[in-house]
Amino acid sequence: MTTREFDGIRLEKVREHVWEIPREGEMNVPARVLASESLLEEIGDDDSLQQLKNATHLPGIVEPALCMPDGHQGYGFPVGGVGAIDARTGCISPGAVGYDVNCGVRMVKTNLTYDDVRGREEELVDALFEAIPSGLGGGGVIDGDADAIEGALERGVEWAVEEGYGIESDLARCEDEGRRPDARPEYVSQKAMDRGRNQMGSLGSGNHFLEVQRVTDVFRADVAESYGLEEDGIVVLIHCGSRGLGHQTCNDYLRQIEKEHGDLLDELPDKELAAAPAGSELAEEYYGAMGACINFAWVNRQLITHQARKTFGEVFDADPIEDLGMELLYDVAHNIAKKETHEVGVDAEGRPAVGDEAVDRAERELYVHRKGATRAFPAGNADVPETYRDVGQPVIIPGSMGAGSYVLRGGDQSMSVSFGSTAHGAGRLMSRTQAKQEFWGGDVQDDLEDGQQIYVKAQSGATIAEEAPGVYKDIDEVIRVSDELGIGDKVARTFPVCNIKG
DNA sequence: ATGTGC
Repeated sequence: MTTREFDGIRLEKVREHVWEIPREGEMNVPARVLASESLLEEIGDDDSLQQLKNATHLPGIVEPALCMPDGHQGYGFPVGGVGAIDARTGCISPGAVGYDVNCGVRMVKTNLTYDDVRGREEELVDALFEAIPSGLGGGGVIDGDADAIEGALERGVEWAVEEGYGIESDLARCEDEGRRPDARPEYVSQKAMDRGRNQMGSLGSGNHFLEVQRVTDVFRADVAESYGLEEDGIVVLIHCGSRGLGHQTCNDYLRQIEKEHGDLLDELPDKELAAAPAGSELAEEYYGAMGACINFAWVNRQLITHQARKTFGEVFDADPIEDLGMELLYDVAHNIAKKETHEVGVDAEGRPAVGDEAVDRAERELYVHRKGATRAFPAGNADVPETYRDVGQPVIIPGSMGAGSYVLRGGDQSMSVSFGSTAHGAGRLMSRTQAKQEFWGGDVQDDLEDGQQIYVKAQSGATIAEEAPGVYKDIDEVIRVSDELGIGDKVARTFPVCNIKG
């Protein structure tokens, strides 16, 4: 048997790209890392494996706890982690969702080709930078008065479209139609809402960006056709989340859960995994508040889409929908927990069980925590919008600003391998602090422009350094693993034209 | 990720 060991954590190779940390001691379930040998080396280089192992201690977790090929360490639980936990007897953990609730990405199509934008990159990047607030501070596209916040938290994209910030077809082209039905805005604190007030329609900082891209490769022509993607076509990628509102909500509930559920916390190996037992008041409140933050993030991306459409309309002197065909391909969430029904192993009493203890399989409602992981439902799944149901859910994977991105479709194996999930990006190789020591923003910007004709405009040079292409893993390798495992199949690859960020 | 720490 092939094995690898990192800091005393031993992994057994189950099959190609599947590595298991066997169950031992207090682990409730085994854990699995989905990675090639080279990606596993990178994952083993930080605390991700320890964090993944810690997550197996969460009560009610269903086997296996998972780390996607782009995984790296995060707060308590790896970014790139998937934890499916019984929603009746288990728990919900804000650290396994992440601070940036519904950080996510959407792709907007156009009928422009690379030739149409070539030579006009700087004009376009300047206009987008002008129209779309970015960085810390800087305000939003609209004033988030009480009605706007309430509408966004309660009804998500539905509210935004009703207010004129989108078109009817945008709704069906978002995960969950852009609205969590179980959102409970009343559980979002006033402080969180105050922070979101001037952030409605803003990119934020860090790895968040808007990028104009061109399609360079098509791998599955039939699926690409269903998605409306063609080689040389121009698309717009928007990557951002719920800003201070989601951050504050995560913090609010972490503190309350630590205080209220200290008994559960004492059983866990890391305080950062603090979890509320299923059925407790805090579990219900956090779940409802998180759903409202998910809606807020969708509205955020919708408002940015609105500004991008307007800007393209002005720059190309045309109607963004009628003439430029700026329809949404899809919008996916990266940091969420949702109640989903999956088939799991159960014991004689019908409780989720591990390995040989499972005598049968049955459907159970689970809190599926995806933190830095993307839902990737396959063809035929009822939750895939009708337009895409025959081919599978579009999965959009943003890469670094020097390497391009991918469009995948949910693969046939995703439900049996990864609770219907795949990777979410290239995955960091080093901390932001280390990145700033290794790179200088201005140099990175010059190299991208001179070497690859990629035009980057940012509020801060430090952000460019933190997000330098060299800070990320090899996205082609991440996607190869996803494709070969059959959890997310390659459909098309894109390459940056211009990029705005915080 | 983040009014860049609790």
